[in-house]
Amino acid sequence: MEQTRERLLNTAADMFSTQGYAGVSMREIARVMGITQAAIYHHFPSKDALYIAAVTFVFEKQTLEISEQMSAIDSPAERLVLMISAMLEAMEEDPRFRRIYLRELLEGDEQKIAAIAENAFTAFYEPLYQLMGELAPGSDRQLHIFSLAGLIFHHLEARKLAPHLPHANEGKTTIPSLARHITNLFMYGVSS
Amino acid sequence: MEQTRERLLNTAADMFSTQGYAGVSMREIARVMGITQAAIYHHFPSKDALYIAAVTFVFEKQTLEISEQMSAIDSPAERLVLMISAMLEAMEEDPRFRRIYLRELLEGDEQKIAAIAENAFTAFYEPLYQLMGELAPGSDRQLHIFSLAGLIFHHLEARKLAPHLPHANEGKTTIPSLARHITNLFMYGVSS
DNA sequence: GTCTATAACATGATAGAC
DNA sequence: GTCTATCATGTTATAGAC
Repeated sequence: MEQTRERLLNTAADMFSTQGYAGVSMREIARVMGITQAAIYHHFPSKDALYIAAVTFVFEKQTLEISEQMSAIDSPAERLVLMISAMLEAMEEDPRFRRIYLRELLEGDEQKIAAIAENAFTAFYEPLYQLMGELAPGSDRQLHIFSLAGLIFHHLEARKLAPHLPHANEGKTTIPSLARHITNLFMYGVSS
Repeated sequence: MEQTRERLLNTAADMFSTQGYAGVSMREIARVMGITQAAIYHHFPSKDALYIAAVTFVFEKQTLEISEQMSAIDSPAERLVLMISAMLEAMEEDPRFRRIYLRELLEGDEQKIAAIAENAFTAFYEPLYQLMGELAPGSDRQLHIFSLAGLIFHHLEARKLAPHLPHANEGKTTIPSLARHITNLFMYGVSS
C-alpha cells in the first residue's frame, strides 16, 4: 500500500512540528504508528530524509490550501480581510505548518532558511506583495508582510498563554474575533 | 570560584536557546566550556536542573534590563515609542530570551507555559496593560499586548529570511528602522 | 511491508581519585 | 573543582528472514 507512506508522513509531521527534530526518535514515531522502528527504513532511508519529506508534505498542503482562497477580484481592503481570515483558519485547522515555520526560523541554518523562503512563502508572498503595494504605496512592503505574519503566527500560539496572565478574559479567543482584531489593527492601528 | 557556575549558565543558555533542550547534550556544553561532561554535575544535579537554572537566569536578566527603561512619566504615545525601542534593543543585544520564549510557546507543556507567563511577562505586562488602557480605552488590552509582542518577536527573527525572498532590499534592516515601522503600524495602521 | 537481531555509537548520570 | 572510568540505556541504521 502506498497508504502507509502517507500515514507515516502525517505522523512524523505531527511529532516533529510539536517536539522538534531532536526531540523525536525513530522508535517513538514507529510506536505511534504501531510498527517497529526498522520498518520505517523501508519507506525512508534516514531520519533526515523522513524529516525533509514530512516538512515538504505539510508545506505543500498548507500553501495549496491558502493560496486557493486568495482571490484577486476584490478591493484591497476586502482582500486583506479575506487573506487574514483564510490564513488564520487554515493554520488553526492544521497547526503543523506554522510550528515548523517558527521553529526553523529559530534554529535553521542558512540552507534551511533559504528552503523555507522558497517553499513556504512563494505562495503567499506575491499576492501579499501586490496587496501591500495597493494598501500603502511607497512603503516597505516586505516589512508589512513580516508584520502581518508576526501578528497571525504569534496570536495563534499565544492563546495558550492567555489564561495564565493577569486580567484574563473569561471566554476563549475565537478565530473570527482574532481576524477582526488583526484586520483592524493592521488597517487603522490601536486607536481604531 | 563561583565564576564557573555563571559561565556555565551563560554557555548553556546560549546553546539551549538556539538548539533547544533535546538538541543539546551535556557533552557538547562541556566541550564548549573546555571541561569534561562529569564536571558539570558538580554544579548542577541533572540536565533538567541546568536547563531550568539557565532559563531563569536569562529571563531575570532580560526582564530587569527592560523594565528599568519603562518610565511612566511620558505621554502614552511617547511611552509606546520608548517601550518598543527598549524591547527591540534589549532583545537584539541578547537574543536568548526571545528564542526561549518562542520555543517554549511551541513545545512547552501546561506547567512550563504557566512558568513563562509568570516569569517573563509580569515585568512587561502591567506597564503595557496600563499603556493599552490609555491608548485604546475599552479595547481588549491583552490582544493588543499579544499583537505588539508578535510584531517585535517576529520582525527580529524574520530578518534572516529577508535576503532569500523576492524584491529583497539591498540594505540590512536596522533596529531604529524596525522601531519606526512597528510604532507607526501599531499607532496608525498600514495606511500611515 | 514488516519482523527480529544486532552493530556502532551517543546519552545522562555516578563512583572515586586527585 | 575537575578528572578518568564506567554503567545502563537510548540512538540511528543495517542484515536477513518471512
